[in-house]
Amino acid sequence: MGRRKIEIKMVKDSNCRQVTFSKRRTGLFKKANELATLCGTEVGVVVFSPGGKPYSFGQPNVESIADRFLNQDQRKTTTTTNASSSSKRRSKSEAAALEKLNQQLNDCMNQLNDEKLRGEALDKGVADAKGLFLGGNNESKSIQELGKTELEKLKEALEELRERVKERAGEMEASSTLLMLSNAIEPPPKLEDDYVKTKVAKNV
Amino acid sequence: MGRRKIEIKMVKDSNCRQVTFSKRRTGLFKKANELATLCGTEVGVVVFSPGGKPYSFGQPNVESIADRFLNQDQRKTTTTTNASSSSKRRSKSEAAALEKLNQQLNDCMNQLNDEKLRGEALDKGVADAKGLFLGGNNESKSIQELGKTELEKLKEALEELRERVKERAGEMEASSTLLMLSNAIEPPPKLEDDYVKTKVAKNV
DNA sequence: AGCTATTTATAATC
DNA sequence: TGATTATAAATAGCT
Repeated sequence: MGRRKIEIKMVKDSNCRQVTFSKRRTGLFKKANELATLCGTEVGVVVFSPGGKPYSFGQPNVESIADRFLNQDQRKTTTTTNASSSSKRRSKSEAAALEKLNQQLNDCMNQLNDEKLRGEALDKGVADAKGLFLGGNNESKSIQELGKTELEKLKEALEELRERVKERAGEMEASSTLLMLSNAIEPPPKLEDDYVKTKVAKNV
Repeated sequence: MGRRKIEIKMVKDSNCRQVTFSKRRTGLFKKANELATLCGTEVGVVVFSPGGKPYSFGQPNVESIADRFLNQDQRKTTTTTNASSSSKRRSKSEAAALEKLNQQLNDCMNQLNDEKLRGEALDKGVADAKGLFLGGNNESKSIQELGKTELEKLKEALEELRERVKERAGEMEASSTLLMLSNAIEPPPKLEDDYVKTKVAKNV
């Protein structure tokens, strides 16, 4: 998917290799995220860079997926105790929060992306408008003398901007709700301590 | 990448979901394989189908990658039992991921909020502009005959819009990066050193 | 880090 | 299911 077709062989130049790694790691994680989101499934990815640095993606998180995968056969034999079930419950709620936040962030990103695209589409119209007004500032053209095309462009740009402002209001409403939700479920690091304390207190 | 653009949202129809899962799982594994081959790195992927069936890809194999990843920060700390350290790691990682996601969502929300405020400030100027151009469409006023104030307002509005478009481009860049980071649930930089040390020590 | 010319993945369709 | 194809998305080579 580039300027040229490449063979799937080890890239020789280590510099290019690093660049390829970065680009493709990003792409791989994006694909993983899309799969998890589209199908509502758990997905985990771990890659080590050419330099040996670990990168991971996980829905809901890599560790739980690795555990689930590695411990599949052991599930039935678990003689695990209360502590386990407690931490498991907590894990579940955290996972749910993570998933929700992830979805919210996705939504937010999509909104921003839409804004960007519309903004870019507007850019030309705005530039034209500016030229019309400011450039023609000291000339004697009447509005009727301006090209129809120019006027149409400007009209569209302005209509679009108005719609955009209107839409943004609606979007913000939804987003605010999302923000409240996220704040409500926000788990301060404190929780970790509390959890540990409880665990100790119960001597589990 | 299909006949139509789709939203990255859970596919409702379970039949379609299964189809999408199969296709995209294939694609994901192919990408993972290409990354591993092109860069000569270790890559592991685990996905659970909507039905809960596990699928995995691994170079050289999933288990070794999972172990390598899971054992990284375990080594430096203690020789504690598996269950305890495992669940503790998970909690920490999840808490960190939550915090990061929350921060990102906040940033995203703030961006949208800024957009909204600027958009509203612009609204009057735009409305004026619209009136100027479209309302005066079939009259014979020249630009020179328009009030200076009106022109100034319009100029400001347009300048502001342009800036806004420019800024949005920058903001989106940052946001995209943040999103990818959240997806990656970035491993702590610390790990790099520890990993290297361990590698050297063990002569692996 | 951006930018496109291309290649590749895939959504809809059959 | 599996194959086809029109499109959307990823990315290789450059700057």
